[in-house]
Amino acid sequence: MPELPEVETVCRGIAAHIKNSSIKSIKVFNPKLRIPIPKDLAKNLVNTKVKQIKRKAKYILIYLDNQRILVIHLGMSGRLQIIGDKQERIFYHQESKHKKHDHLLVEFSNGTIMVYNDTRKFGLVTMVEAHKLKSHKLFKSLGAEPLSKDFNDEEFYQLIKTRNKSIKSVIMDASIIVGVGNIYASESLFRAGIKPTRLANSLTKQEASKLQKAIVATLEQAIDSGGSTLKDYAQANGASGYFQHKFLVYGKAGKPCKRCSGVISKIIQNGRSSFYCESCQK
DNA sequence: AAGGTTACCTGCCCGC
DNA sequence: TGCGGGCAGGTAACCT
Repeated sequence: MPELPEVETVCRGIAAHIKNSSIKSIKVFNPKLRIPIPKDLAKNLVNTKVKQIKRKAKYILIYLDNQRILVIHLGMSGRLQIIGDKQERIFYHQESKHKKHDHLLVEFSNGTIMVYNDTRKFGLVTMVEAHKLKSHKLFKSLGAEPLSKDFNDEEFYQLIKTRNKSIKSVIMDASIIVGVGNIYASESLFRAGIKPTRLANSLTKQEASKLQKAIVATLEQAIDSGGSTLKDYAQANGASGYFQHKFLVYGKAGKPCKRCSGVISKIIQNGRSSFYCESCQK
């Protein structure tokens, strides 16, 4: 589910509740995620204090004061919910009352409860030593961060200009550029006026520049809207995002293009749906 | 090495 | 009403 804007929104949402608070207890109900939750997670993290929360690609990084990082990925259907309300907390202390697919519960010294729920189990919760983060298998081959200060059109052009595959699959490739998933790929390509089937190495420098700016603008606007809620995704406080109301092409097959009033097309690329306008995108 | 395909898992929606 | 197929915000193990 969650692409960069949704993960960023969740990070901001949990930070307000858990930053500078200590982990009081950790309960694992089902460790069987994409990477199994480590058995010694509680042993290593209970009584440590949350120093800061960062996003890296689509990963949530919770930095603790013992040089370890709690790493969370939401996969397609993961949710990280903050239970701040007193009544709800009491409810959540009863295991029989947990929701289906709640896999992990973290309780903090300030009373906050954080629950990880993931229907499809494509996500993960693990622990990494801070000094090993960059060399860790999950992080060592990640590409450019589109919202970093030094990411620009020239760098983007260099990254894509030799790739002999569709531009859509290139911008969704986390070893090239991180954070762009199936929704924001289609939305960014529409804004840039580039057809998703174009080979990346066929883009001119001008087209690459336009696409780079479209990606950044789309992601930033989605963050401003609290992300996109289709089905599973919710902010940490349980609220829906509302960027889905601003989609220009995603999920709009057969509907009129907002720019030219032509009909939005849907095709399958690399097993994923792509949405675009035949006449606006070249 | 780069690019394409398949699998992982659960739930929902659609057509027969 | 029931069942099978297809599809869903991601990633990575395979294959060529």
